Amino acid sequence: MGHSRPTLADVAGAAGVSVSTASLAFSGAGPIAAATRDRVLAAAGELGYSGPNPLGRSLRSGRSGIAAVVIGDQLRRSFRDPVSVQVLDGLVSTLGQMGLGVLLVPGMPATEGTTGVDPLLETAPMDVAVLIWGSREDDPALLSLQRRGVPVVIGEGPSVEGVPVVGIQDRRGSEELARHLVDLGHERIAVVSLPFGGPRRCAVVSPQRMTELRWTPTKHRLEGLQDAGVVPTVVVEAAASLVEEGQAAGRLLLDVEDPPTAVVAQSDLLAAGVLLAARDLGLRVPQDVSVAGFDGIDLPWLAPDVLTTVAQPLAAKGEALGQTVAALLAGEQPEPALLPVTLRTGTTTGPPRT
Amino acid sequence: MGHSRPTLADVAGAAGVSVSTASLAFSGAGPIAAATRDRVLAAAGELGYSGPNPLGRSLRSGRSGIAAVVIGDQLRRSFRDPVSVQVLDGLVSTLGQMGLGVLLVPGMPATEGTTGVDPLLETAPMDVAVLIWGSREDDPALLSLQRRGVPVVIGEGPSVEGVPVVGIQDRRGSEELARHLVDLGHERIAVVSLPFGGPRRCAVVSPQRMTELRWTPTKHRLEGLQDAGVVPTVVVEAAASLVEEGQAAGRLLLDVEDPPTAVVAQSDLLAAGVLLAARDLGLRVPQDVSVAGFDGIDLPWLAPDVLTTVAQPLAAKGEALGQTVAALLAGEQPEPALLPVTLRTGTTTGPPRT
DNA sequence: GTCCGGGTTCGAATCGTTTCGAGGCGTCGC
DNA sequence: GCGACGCCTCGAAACGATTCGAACCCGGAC
Repeated sequence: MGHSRPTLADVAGAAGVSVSTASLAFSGAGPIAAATRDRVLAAAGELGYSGPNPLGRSLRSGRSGIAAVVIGDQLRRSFRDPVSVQVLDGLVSTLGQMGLGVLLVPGMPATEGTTGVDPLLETAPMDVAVLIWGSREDDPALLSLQRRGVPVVIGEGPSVEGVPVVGIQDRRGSEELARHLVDLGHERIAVVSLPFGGPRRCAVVSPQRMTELRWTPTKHRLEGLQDAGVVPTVVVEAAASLVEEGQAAGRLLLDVEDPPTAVVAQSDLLAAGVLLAARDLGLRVPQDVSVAGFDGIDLPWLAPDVLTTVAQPLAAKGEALGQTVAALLAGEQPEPALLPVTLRTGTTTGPPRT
Repeated sequence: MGHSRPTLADVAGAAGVSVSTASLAFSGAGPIAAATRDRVLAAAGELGYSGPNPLGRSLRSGRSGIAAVVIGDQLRRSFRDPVSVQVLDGLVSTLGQMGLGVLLVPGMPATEGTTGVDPLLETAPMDVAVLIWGSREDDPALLSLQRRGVPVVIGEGPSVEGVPVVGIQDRRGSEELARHLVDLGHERIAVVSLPFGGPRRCAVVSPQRMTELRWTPTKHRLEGLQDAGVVPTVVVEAAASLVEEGQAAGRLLLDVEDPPTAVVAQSDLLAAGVLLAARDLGLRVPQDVSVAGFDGIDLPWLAPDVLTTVAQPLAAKGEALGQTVAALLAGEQPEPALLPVTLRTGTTTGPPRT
């Protein structure tokens, strides 16, 4: 008894047809008599043949049916953030409908201290790659992919020559939010920002550090404030978009002599942390301090408070990324997409105490 | 000018060696003079050749370097649960170190109403598959994979002939927790359970429904209570392991004439929801009602409360799954693993009101 | 001088499928 | 009755790499 799994040739032999005909029976690409197809399929069933081997098919067609999704520096961190997760969800569904599988690839090598990129990025089969969240111009992952000739789509990154980008109106949303606060009468507004890129830390941003800002969403959201004429009294950089980080940053900002009357956090998770910090310090929201976020995710445990935030269409972003991937694979040169955001005022912002 | 990317043959030609020698230069499998290797590598650099095409390599070696991870019915739901995420994180790192990439595959077809499994499961290249969370005996995904001859590892599932399982001591942990409550003096204990399998709903479990329990973790955690001699006054089945669900279930349980003195939730997220429900109803925890969870995840926003829970080693579970995958690929027949859990008493359980 | 052997390199076969052009057979039209 | 046209089927050539055994070259030993 032969042991390796049956191949198309075995099936063809059993059905008494040629290999090419058997192939046709499975792929359906080409004319084939119904009787013949049935015979082949029957033979396949008998032999326990479960469809063409994807490896052989890939080699021949040059396509693997795999889209790599490059996630930030740590899976753990990316996935604790509902924002990434919802985008990924939209992306997986959209690509799934196109028959593309999603391969998770860490953006950095698993072993600490190594320089370069994760070996998977260099060796895994992929038809296209998506840098889902916050690439930079000199991203080693991006360079590696370009060297391999893999088409790339960037989510929320800088525009790079020839690489389509899908983003949201970070800047305009941030501006609207700032206007909302200004209209309420706030003058002393502090910011808890997303990471700047480079080494992660939770600390007040110095002018020196401000020049090292490399991460696009962070940058755009800060610029939006400027557009509304707001100059933050302080900016605290969070090490990651997590509740704990927001809480630490909130303490830094609020546990001082003359605290700001409003805190703008660059993500809802950070804002939630700021709310907790305010609660710990005995500050009422929004009477003593207003707090606003960004993203528009569900935070059921915040009730009865409702966070004022800028909602972005997360699932739609995943879909847009998927569409861009499709266009790229079809050989088109997709336009950059910029998805709309909406200001959603809740109960956590109000006029400052006079 | 030829446009398609250079192949190993091109590189070999440019370096003046045979294809087989060039292959050696890259794979390092076999003796090769340092000078020759350098010459090949130099030629490769000049031609912009970025390493052997994974498709060709896969076909020849019969291995794709891909492990499929089959996630529950919806990505969104799986990933909103920190439990899945942390396990996945451990799994991705462990597999990454072995050079295996993780392909995300939905457990059910993307398009509603279709029967069967996601086409990716049948056509994507994979050396092994991991059913990460809660498969059942008659899981169509499992059957499909077995038909393809793909080795499978199950996380938290039923034991199936010839399929290695990695689980935790659900039953013993649950029993310990129950004893803790009994020792405190509780007699009226209610349960908020994980889904039973089949149609999802948030409702009180009838005796009829109890016979339809298909999902292993749910089952084991209920059995653990029995082991401690606890017969729940009511069991409410949640539609998913989410805070909202726990909150709804909590209302169902606590907003009644004669509420239980303790609520055991089968996950921390559910327990958090129960806490919120208790708060909404003006019940003090643990004075009026004790609440316990399962999993041991971080819930920073619960502070100053600390949830009493059964902690399971989530990252270790991911690693154990990875090790099992490795063993399977090495041709071994891995033993089922059962990871230890620890009762962690917090501030949310105490003696019942007398 | 011949033989032997260690260290490299080469040729050819192979992995399983798709695709393309050629050919066979039956039928329809004139 | 003959030619042409369709519909199917087939054979052979890729796709890009790995691998195995054979061939090779050179120095050292007898």
